[in-house]
Amino acid sequence: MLRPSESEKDFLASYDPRAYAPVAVTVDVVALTIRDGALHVLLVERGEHPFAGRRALPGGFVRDETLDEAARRELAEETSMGKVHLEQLATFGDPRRDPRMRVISVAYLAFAPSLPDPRAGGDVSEAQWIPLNEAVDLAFDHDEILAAGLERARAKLEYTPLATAFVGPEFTIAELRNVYAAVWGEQLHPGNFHRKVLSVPGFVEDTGAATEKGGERGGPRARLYRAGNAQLLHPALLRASLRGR
Amino acid sequence: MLRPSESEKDFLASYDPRAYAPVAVTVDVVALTIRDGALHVLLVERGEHPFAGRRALPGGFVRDETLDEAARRELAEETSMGKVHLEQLATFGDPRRDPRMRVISVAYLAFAPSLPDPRAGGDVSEAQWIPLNEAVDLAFDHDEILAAGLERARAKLEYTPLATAFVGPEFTIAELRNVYAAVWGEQLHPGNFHRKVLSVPGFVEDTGAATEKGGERGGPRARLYRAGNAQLLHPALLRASLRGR
DNA sequence: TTAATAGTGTCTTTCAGACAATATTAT
DNA sequence: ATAATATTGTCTGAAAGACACTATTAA
Repeated sequence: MLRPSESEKDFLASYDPRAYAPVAVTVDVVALTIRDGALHVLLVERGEHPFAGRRALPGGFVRDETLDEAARRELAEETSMGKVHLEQLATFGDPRRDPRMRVISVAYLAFAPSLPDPRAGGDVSEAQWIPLNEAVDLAFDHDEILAAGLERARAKLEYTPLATAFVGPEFTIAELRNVYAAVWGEQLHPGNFHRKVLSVPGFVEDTGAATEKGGERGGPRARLYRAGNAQLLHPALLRASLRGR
Repeated sequence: MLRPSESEKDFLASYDPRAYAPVAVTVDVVALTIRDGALHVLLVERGEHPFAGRRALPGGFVRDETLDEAARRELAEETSMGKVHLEQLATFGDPRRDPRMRVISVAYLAFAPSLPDPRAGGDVSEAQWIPLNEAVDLAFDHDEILAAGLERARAKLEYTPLATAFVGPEFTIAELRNVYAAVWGEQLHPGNFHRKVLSVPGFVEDTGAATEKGGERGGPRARLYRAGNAQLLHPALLRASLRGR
């Protein structure tokens, strides 16, 4: 916009980054999925100092790219997930969160339908889906980042159609209910949930089709739905556990 | 945790930050208040390149401090606000958002009660409270950051007691209603709003006192309340403008 | 006196949740 | 047949919003 001037040159010189304490910026991804009815998070095992041998969230340094692109790239490097919902979570920048140097980490949250293991082989350095109750004592401040991601996921299920990101393109109401049950850690009333989901405009669309077979232990075949076009759920689905304050 | 070893030394050397393209990290603060019934944002006028003469959000480089501390320091440098609600908003890191170099900006959101101008004098380089409709064409990507802050503020009024951060320690229900009206840009029904606020547990506490005088154009003296201890409002106050999708 | 505002009462509609009933399918 | 599940129906209580009413105060 402005032509370079003498004062501008001086000014740019004063912004020599070497004059500042060096800072690095990373992205770390909290990738969640549901396997066997339980919430899992994608973790890698660190082979390097610091925290060698400890599990950590997948992540890495930001290159010449946007932050969103960096998060998507890091996720793609660890596992091949198809269509993934990805959103920025929060940024963690305590001066001592990384013992090597000042590292600012921009955390992302990702949701994906259940998929086979990233690598069926036993290479321990690859990323793995870990059940939530085993995802403790992570490297750096990743316990805190994971907790923030979980809280965000739980809250967003209430007022957005995010649950549809955990299931395939076509799904039954029961599958959707199991997403809520797994993420919230509560049982939901099947009848009321069913009616509620269908009553929220734009949450799901009827495909007209139904499952080929009934449930494993009996029951009729269920209708199949696809995600609707709503961005917000009105009225929202509220957690029973929060109703009483 | 781990003792330095030969391999660790090698490893640390490989993390020499000079091996990476230099990155700077800043905080920018979207500070909101309500003056004369209208929402205002704190802006500074840039005296330096780039965007010299354009208005911008107050902010600056992160020093040896946490991100929260950096945001609070930048805010204190521009204006003396008493107790301020401050929360992280989002991080903006497009590679070309600053023409000088790669700058990652961690944006914060601040809410404060109405206060006199930061500097009554006419020093144009000081920060000023600007009405929202005049806060356009800001430097860098600050239009986008401001928009994100507004959307966050509007959403959080619904399900948190954030509105109490815009008023003094003691306030009337009408003052609280004016906060909602200013931030949401809609009129609220006085009677229903009154009953609703008092019915949400922990939103406000009765002080037992009342205003000294009635309103400017008449009316009884109003009871005074203080903020309650609720962190979340249940049930929430929902925007009428969103009810119909 | 008149107008404006604080605070309360009432009614209707919507919605969440408890519970029940029916239909369909695996075993 | 029996059990499990999908889907729908019904009822109750909570809550939102429209509207009206009373009391209090400034001008």
